Amino acid sequence: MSAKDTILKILKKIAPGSDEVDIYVPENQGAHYATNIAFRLAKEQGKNPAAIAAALARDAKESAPAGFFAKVEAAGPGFVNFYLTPAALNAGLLLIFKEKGKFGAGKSRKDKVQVEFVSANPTGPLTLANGRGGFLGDVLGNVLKLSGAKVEKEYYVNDTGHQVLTLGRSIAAALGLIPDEEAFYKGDYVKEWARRHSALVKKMQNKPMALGERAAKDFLGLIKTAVGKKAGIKFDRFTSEKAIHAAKLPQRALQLFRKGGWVYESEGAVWLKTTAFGDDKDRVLVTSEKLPTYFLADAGHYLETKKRGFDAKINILGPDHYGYVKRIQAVAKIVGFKRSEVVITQVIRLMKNGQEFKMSKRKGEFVTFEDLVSEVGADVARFFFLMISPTTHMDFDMGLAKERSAKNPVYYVQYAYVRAKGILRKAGAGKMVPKTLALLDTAEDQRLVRQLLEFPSVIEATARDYQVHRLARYGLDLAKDFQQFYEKEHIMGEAKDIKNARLALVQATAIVLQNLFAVLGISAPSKM
RNA sequence: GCCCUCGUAGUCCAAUGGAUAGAAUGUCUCCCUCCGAAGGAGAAGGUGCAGGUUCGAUUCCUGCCGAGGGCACCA
Repeated sequence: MSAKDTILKILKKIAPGSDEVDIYVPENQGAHYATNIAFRLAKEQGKNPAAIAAALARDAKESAPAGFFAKVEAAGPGFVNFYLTPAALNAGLLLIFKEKGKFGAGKSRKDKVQVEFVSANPTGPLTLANGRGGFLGDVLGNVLKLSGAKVEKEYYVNDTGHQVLTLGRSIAAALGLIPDEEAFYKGDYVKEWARRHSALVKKMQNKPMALGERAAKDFLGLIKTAVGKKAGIKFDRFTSEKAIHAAKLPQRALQLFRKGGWVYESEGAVWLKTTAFGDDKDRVLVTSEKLPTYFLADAGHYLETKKRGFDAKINILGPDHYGYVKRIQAVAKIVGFKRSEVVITQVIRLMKNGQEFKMSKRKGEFVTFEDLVSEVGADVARFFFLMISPTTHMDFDMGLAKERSAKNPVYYVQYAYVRAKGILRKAGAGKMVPKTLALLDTAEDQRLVRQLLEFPSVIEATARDYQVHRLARYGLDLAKDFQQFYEKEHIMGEAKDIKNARLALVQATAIVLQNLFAVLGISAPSKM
């Protein structure tokens, strides 16, 4: 049982009726943990929060096991601050040594969940926004897995349909075989592909769909390389839209909708009553020309996922798909997902010399995700995106990114790890002697220990609210605490017991950092 | 017009309704005979505007200002 759990248990005993007790790590207060429960009790009982806090502090100390609290005190307008004895706090380190690579893993999720992300049309290179969603989905999947869920990371490939047809025609137009059109893809990559396959293009110019599919296959291959080999984003499955159609899943979804009474016909088209789920209008499934819409294909895709046994689906989309959220959530409900979440990542605004640079994939004017990764490296690109909340509209300057890549915070975190490993290499991994752990009693020791023990909570919170950037921030905090510890406390010259205890702490730090890197998909370098 | 997201140090970003709003970067001052200085100590610098809710608001509500995105029988 962690120290935090013990405090929780004590509070429940002395302050009954307070089910949702919040215990947090206060900033700049010196205390190890704190709670604001007195405020809630004060409201319920109509009493003064400071008086309640004082009573709680007294009772907590009395009903705690001997040697657990060093001090419990009421502070400010009604906070209760808990100071643990070094022995009580440091006992938590034993769990790190026991669990090692599994420290941080939990059981808060027991469901089978699919995370769908990127899913960009294979009609060209990936954008920065695709990359943002890519890292997010990759790490979120890792977090959920670590929290006990069965996870599948999926890329849904729109390898047929209108966009692919447009791609085929764009390629023909690139060689001047058909007149150019406004809607065509005009990037250099289209021209290049057309030139390289000119014989094939000429032969297939009357079959633009087949031509588009052929090119899409190549582009998908490039995407897979960029995402997997270069950026280290791992997908478990690439699901083909074409295969969804071939399996008649859209039709089966339609049948299901009809059976549930969610469908009606109007003006010759077939509609789904998405307004029943909060959408502002109903949506067309089959057009008056008897053509299935993309939406219906997507419904087929959701159905397919459900049929493969998933309880939950998380779909990470770009901001241009915001209007799509309500209807896809309606589908998720009808096909029977227990949980369905859509995460919208915000745009990345590209800046050049302080001026906004408008990107257009269609016009081929944009910085590709691959450019960024090869320019600054996978670790830097990852951390760059992962330390920022997905709802932030970030400004991105490639020049600045290059300049700052050398000073990227990821190096700070990795350096802490390198340093820890360096110490262990030099000293030899110390013997972990449990009874010496209580000797770690300086402010720096204690801060570092507490931070290490927060790791499982960080993972659990992230599995709950998907705020993945919390992990990157945690890495920075932990690295800082370690660097301060390193600067202030010595190891080698100390007496045997304290040396062993400090080495154990260094080793624990290395373990937690390593586990963190694994979740974030960042490398754990032994040298820099 | 309606809907969504965002507005926080010079800059780029944090902050489950909590205490003195944190890092990084940039600027300034110190610290390498000492476990790796890609480090540490310190200084200056910030919540768009106006109300409201309450013990307490960057966070919740209303209005305004500003930025981005979405509002097809397209995908």
